[in-house]
Amino acid sequence: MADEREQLRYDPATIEKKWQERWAADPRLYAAEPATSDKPKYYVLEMLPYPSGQLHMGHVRNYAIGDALARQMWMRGYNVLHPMGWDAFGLPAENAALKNHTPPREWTLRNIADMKRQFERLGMGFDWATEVTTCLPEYYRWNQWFFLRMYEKGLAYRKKSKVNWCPECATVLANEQVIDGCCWRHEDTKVEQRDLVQWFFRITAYAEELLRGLETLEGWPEKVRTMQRNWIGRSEGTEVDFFLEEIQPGTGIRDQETEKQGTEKQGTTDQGAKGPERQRIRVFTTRVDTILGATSVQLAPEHPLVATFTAEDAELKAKVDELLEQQRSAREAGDLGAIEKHGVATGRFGINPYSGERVPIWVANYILMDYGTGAIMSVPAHDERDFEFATKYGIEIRQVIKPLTEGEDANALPFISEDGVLVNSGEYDGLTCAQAQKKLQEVATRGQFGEEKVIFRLKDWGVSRQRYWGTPIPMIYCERDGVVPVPEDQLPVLLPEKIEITQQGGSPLARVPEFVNTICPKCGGPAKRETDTMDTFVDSSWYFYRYTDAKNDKAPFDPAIVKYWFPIDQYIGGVEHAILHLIYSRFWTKVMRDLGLVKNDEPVERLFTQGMVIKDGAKMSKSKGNVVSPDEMVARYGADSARMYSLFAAPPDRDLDWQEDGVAGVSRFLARVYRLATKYSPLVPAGKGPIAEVPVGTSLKLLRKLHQTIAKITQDFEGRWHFNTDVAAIMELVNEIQAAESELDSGNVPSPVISALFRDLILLLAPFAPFLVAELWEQLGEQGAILRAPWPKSDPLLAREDEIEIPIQINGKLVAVIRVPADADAKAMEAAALADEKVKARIAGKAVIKVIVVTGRAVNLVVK
RNA sequence: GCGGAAGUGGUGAAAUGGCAAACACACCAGCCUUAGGAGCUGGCGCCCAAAAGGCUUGCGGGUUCAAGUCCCGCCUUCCGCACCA
Repeated sequence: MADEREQLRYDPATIEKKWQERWAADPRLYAAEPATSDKPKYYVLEMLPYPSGQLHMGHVRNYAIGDALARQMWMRGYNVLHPMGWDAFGLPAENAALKNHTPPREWTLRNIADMKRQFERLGMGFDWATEVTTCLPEYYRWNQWFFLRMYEKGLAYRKKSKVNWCPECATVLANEQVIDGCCWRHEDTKVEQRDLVQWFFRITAYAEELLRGLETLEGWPEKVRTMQRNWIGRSEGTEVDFFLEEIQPGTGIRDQETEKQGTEKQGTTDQGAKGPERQRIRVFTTRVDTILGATSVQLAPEHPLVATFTAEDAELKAKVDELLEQQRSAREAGDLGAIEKHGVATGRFGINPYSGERVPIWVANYILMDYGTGAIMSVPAHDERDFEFATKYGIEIRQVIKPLTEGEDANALPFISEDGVLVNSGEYDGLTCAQAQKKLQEVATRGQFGEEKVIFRLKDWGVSRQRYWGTPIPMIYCERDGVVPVPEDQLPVLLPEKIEITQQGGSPLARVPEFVNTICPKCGGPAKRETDTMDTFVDSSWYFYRYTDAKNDKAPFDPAIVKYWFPIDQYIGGVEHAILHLIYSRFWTKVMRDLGLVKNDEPVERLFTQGMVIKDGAKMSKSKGNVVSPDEMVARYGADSARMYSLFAAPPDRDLDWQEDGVAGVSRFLARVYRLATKYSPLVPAGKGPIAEVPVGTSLKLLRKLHQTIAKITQDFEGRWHFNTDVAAIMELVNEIQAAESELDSGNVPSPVISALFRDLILLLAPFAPFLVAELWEQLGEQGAILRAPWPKSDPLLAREDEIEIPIQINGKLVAVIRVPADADAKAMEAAALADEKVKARIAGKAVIKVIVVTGRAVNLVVK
């Protein structure tokens, strides 16, 4: 007995080492077939990792999910593309260089080698032949190529703009990299604003399409679609010009004419046509219907008009500067929303184009220059913010909307934001808000003082980074010819390798004369290269296309191959990429489509966002000190146990609470599988083939459970993906087999049944525990890879129960459970229910008013 | 404030509107032993000494023969967005 135990002892270290070596020697094992294959294709992709040095548990979970899916699809006969690569440019490599004087390239490539070994140790089924490493010229040259294409199309352009500057990184951050006013990498470092000339991608040109496209992405989580919708931030409204009341130069005296004109024109519709020479203040509003209630105009401190007001008014300038400073510090603190409203009256007036009414012009610290027009009309009666401001500064509050709901005294309310009918609005009185909006827009358009307008919160994508470790932007600046793109045949613009990384500001490439100094491709004269590099989100915006044709040195990829594989059938990754990476990727796909490179409008058919890995109530992180190392788990319990636990502990879309005892439990389970399968595997080959006799007794019981399990798991893979319950179902099956062990030993169960049981059990486990199943599959005498074996089919006749348990309720309360034949009809079920002793006792002397029978489900007696 | 998700035993969790707590972990009792991070048997939501019985899915209503599940209102937690005009 002891010897037997020892012999059947599960030793993952030995098994996993053996198979890891074999798999490494077989590069075709996980390779996709060419695009000419006649199998149905399946492209399953997990987000590529940044090569930080070590995989963490979040990676293990992410890739365990994807690998399970890939393996199951292989077994179902699909041509599966399951690639992996490295998001290898980025700041940590430079930080590491600073810290220990390792060149970024060396540091990065070493990390990649380490992490690749970890992947292999975990048994991940990636096709390494298509590996993509974004920091290599073979890849980033195509970033440059795309940049040039986008430049030609006007989609890449240069502009001076305020940028988020992280003093710690000494670089510009994208808006998305600013979290609560701080750098995304340095949570305690406040981001500053600086002016720099930057390269931008015109993602706003696709804003409308990116938004509309979300409607088609039914395979994406609603949460992600909502986040993108909010990010794009489409807002329908009206732009309207208030005319600037002119003053006599130098006198400060108002232009009486303007005022008079305006007053006279009240209620007419053509006053805007009068003077295109008149200065205007354009405001954006979603509530043009309230414009007759506008009692001031509010400008952002940075509004260009403000500078003209302050030019001759030092006192005003000082006040505006103060407002600007308040806004800046609030922005830097990340709590713009909490800023205390301050403002200053400019002493100037605007003219309402509809009424000719004079309204004062203010500058306010809560008005943002980078949204809308940087100017608003203020309607205190119908907007909370305007109400607050007007109350504070004693500006008139004039109600122009009468709410539809009666009863409430409108005058008692601070402000009314609800829908209603216009009042105090001259000829527009009586119109509903919607009617008024339409009408007022028409009037503005006709009068050329405004128009219907859709604006977006989405900004163009600033891609310049003053960093070394990124793709050089392929542009040249010539004193004579200006901005000149690097000719395509001179690509790639290589990133120089000999460079010292320092923490000094600006772009490190600017300190490499051999790089900077070049000749102008147009005139041949001396010129300088762009020294900024590209945002690393550029790299990850199209890498998944490169996988399909990773070795192509003539083009980023062959469109014909991409056409076969795209869109990606299933993309899996963390929800933290819901906006940045996933919106840029969608943008890039649309650009490539318009360049004629791809046919698909969207890159990803189905998206799955897995939950975080939590320990002791917090996300695993170094700062929290609750990190569990995959290497350690693998060393202790084996890769199969670590992987399977990460699937078993929670459904994949939820956060997972890491408990090491749970890993040990899964390991014990696998040990039982190993023991049972090893013990009975000698019986399996002999029993291969159809089951001749009709199974009865224990055989039937086990086969029934087996086929129910096959059905459950097969169905679950179709989209529900509750792998935790799939693993639980396999555990139940194994529990039943184990409970029948003495019967198996006694020879009462025919060998074809034993054979079917163990073959299918191993096949069912194949997506979850690749090492163990490889070993057991071999033990069964099988030669080929288990991935090439077909996924088991559930036989409905075998899965079917012939007797089922039916709960009997009286007035909705459970009183008994009876057994009836599975095919019992309503009549039979009712009769059986009424025949039950407990039921009889309960209904004795009472009237059964109604009997509800749900065939195969339940019986409920309504009794009085 | 707006939007999204969630709330079930000591813990992770399960449950096409039809027996709440499957499967595990932890714990308790026992067995075995070459004493192990091993294996086996049993117990394990709450109330009641036990049985019988009753109660139980954040709170309050509702729909239904029947609600963890659907609807309405509220509370709490997490995530995203936020004076966005």
